[in-house]
Amino acid sequence: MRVASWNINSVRMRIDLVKKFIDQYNPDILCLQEIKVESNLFPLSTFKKMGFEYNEIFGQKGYHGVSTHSKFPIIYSNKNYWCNIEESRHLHIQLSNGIDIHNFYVPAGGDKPDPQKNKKFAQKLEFLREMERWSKTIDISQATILLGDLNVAPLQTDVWSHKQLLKVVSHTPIEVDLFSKVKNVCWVDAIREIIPEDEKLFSWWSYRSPNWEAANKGRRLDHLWITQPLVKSLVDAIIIRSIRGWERPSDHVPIIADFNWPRSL
Amino acid sequence: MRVASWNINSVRMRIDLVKKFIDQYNPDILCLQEIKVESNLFPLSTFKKMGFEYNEIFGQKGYHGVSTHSKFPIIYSNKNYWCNIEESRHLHIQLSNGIDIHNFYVPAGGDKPDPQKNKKFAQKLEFLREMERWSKTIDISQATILLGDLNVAPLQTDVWSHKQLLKVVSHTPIEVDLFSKVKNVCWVDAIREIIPEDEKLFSWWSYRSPNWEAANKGRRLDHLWITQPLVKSLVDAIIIRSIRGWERPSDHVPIIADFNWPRSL
DNA sequence: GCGCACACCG
DNA sequence: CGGTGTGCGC
Repeated sequence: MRVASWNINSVRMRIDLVKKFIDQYNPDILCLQEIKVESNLFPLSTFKKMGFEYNEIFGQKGYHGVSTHSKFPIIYSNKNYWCNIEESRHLHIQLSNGIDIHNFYVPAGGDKPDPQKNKKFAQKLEFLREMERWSKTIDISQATILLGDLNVAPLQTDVWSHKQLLKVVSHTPIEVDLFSKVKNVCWVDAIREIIPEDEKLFSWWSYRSPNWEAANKGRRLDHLWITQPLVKSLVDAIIIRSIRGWERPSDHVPIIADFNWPRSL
Repeated sequence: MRVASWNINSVRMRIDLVKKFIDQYNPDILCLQEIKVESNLFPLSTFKKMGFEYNEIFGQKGYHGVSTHSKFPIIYSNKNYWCNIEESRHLHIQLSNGIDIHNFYVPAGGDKPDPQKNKKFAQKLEFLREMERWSKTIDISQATILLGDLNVAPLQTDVWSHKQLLKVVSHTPIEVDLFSKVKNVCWVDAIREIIPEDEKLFSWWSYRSPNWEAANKGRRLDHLWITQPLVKSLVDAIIIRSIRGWERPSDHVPIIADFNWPRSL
């Protein structure tokens, strides 16, 4: 079973890139973030034509929005608001093969890493605290995936320069600390299970950096976490860097994990 | 000598269509209207690469704007404001072969054809009155071309339905009357010299009409007028209707006139 | 830099 | 419908 996550930065602008990605990488489950569209304007037919019979859309006008597309039956889904803010950032689905998938788009947090002066940063910290409390309710004997654009690059090797990003939102100690607390509740970082922690690894390169490839000032903001029951099934994990070089790309690239998991239980 | 006029509706959005047009129709002089760009952001290099060594840009931020591009030397140019309004609507150039070319973008005139209630319509009428007075200053022994988007369809055969457009701005009697007064000062309608007046002829089809080709609810808003010394040199005149069917087209198509005129005098 | 929103124009 | 501008978010 191949699971992919991609912050697509407008699913309508990039529907052809989505098609190309599906053609080339053939995921069974595709989770998108920042679809930037209302649910009823989502280009659903494209996904149906590409073999995704089961689709859950948690859209929103203009901003945020997440969607999960599956070739396997989805037997349950749930859309949640976080921090009492009506933004579409979390979509939970359960597959008929017994796996739960939580698709997240964590708030970016604005520019200044100061929760007093910057309300967006305060919201991000509160979101992470809520994720920690929520993780404690997760059944650790259940096969569960938490994935998406979590907007935090936790390791020194998850950013192009640890030193230069210590005061930059996404890599500040307070965020990284809260992020670790969430993860340590019950999650295993599937990407870093496969790719050693000492290897530089990014999933996002700013649009504002013109020479993204040569400069390589990236960050690993996209993650795929799993509970213990899935760890022994994890076969591979990759980040498709080359997609950042496609025509009119998203600033994020897809991340993929492969599992050896029975189709039905 | 081939002279073309085209309301391009943003020269930046449609620079590839401009290239394609030049490749296929090879004008010596190309006059554009509604370039919708400041002079210093105009994509000049494209024109230089395509063989237009002489270029005059009368740009404006966001709206209006006209430009004239020539393979023959431009020995004089002048940018004029009309009705004391600072909008870029008239660019005069003189070629080394002795021909004057006045590139015009006449105000569209808004929705309601009522100069009391609609200031834009009042401006359009005043613009036409000013054009009449100005035409009287034209030396009728001089080879001069007046062309552009004049935003009036004068003849019954210049609109898809004379009756249904009598109260629609561009074909109201008051506009048509003022328009005729301008023309009758000294101008000959080169297009109608070649294409009989009883033949329906359009240069514009609204974006709002989805089936533009089948419905064919067009209007002839673009014109090319000449003074007497050029009439005997006029060889041909065409309106390139097919260009309305190109990818992401302008709502106007180019008009072209061919002259048998010596390159230098 | 590059999406979105909205308002204005034709 | 499809350009422009502006402001906003990431």
